[in-house]
Amino acid sequence: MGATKTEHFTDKQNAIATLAKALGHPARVAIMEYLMKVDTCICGDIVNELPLAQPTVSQHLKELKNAGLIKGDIEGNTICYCIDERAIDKLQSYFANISTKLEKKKSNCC
Amino acid sequence: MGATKTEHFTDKQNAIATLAKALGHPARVAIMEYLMKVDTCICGDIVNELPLAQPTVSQHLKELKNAGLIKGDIEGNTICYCIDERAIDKLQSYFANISTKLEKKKSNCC
DNA sequence: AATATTTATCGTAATATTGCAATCTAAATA
DNA sequence: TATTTAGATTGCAATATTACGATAAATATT
Repeated sequence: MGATKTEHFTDKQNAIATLAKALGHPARVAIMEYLMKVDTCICGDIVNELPLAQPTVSQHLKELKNAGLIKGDIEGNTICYCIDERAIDKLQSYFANISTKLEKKKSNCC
Repeated sequence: MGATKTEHFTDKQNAIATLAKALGHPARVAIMEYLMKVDTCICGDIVNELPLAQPTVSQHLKELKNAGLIKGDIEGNTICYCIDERAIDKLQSYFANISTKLEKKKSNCC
C-alpha cells in the first residue's frame, strides 16, 4: 500500500486536500508570498529568493501549477508565474465557512 | 536528500505549511468535516465514517493533533476529539488577507 | 476475574516527496 | 552561427507518508 485512497472521498474533499497539500511545504508558501509581493510578475528570480537549487524550485513551481494555485505564461525567454485567484478564493471561502459554523456552535466540549 | 529544509524559512511560513500539510490528505479533510457535523464530539465512530482501517484513522488523527488542528480529551473509555478553532482562524485570516491583497492589486498579467 | 470495547503503537511494505547534479530545450544575444 | 540565459527534465539518493495486520494498554461490562 502507501498510496492515498482518493477514490473513497468526495470531489470537494479531494479538491481541498490537493490545494492544501500544495501549500504543505514552506518553500511553496514562500513562493506564493513572493508572488504576492512583486507587483508585476516577472518571476525569473524566485530561485534567488529561495535557499534551494534551481531544479528544486522548478519542481515546486510545477506542483503549485498542477494544484491550480499558480498559472504561468511563456514570455519569450522567461516564464511569468502568478497566483490563480480562484484557488485562493476556494480556500478562503472554505475556511471562512468553517470559521462561521464553529462560531455559531460555540464548542461545548474539550 | 529528501528532508524538508524548514530552517531556511520563516516561522510563519512553516506554521502555515504545517497546517496546510495536515489538511493535505482527503481522509483528514473528511475527519475535520465529520467533526464539524456532529454536535457533540463523542468521536468514537470516525472509523465507521471512513473507508480506512482503525490504525490508519488513528494515525491521521494523530497528525491532525500534532499540527494543532484538533484537540482530544480522554473521556473514560473513549477520546473526545474536536476542532481547535485557533488553527482554523489562522488559516482563515491568512487566506482572507491574501484574497484582499489580490483584489486590490487586480492582477495585471497572465 | 474474565471478556469485550476503544484507542494507540509497532512493524513493515508500498509509494510519494524532497533535493540536487547533470543535462536538455528554446529563445536571446553577440 | 556560436554563446549565453532561463527554465524544464532526468536520474538518483535520502527521507517521509500511507496503509494495515498484529498487538498492547486501559477502561467498561458481564
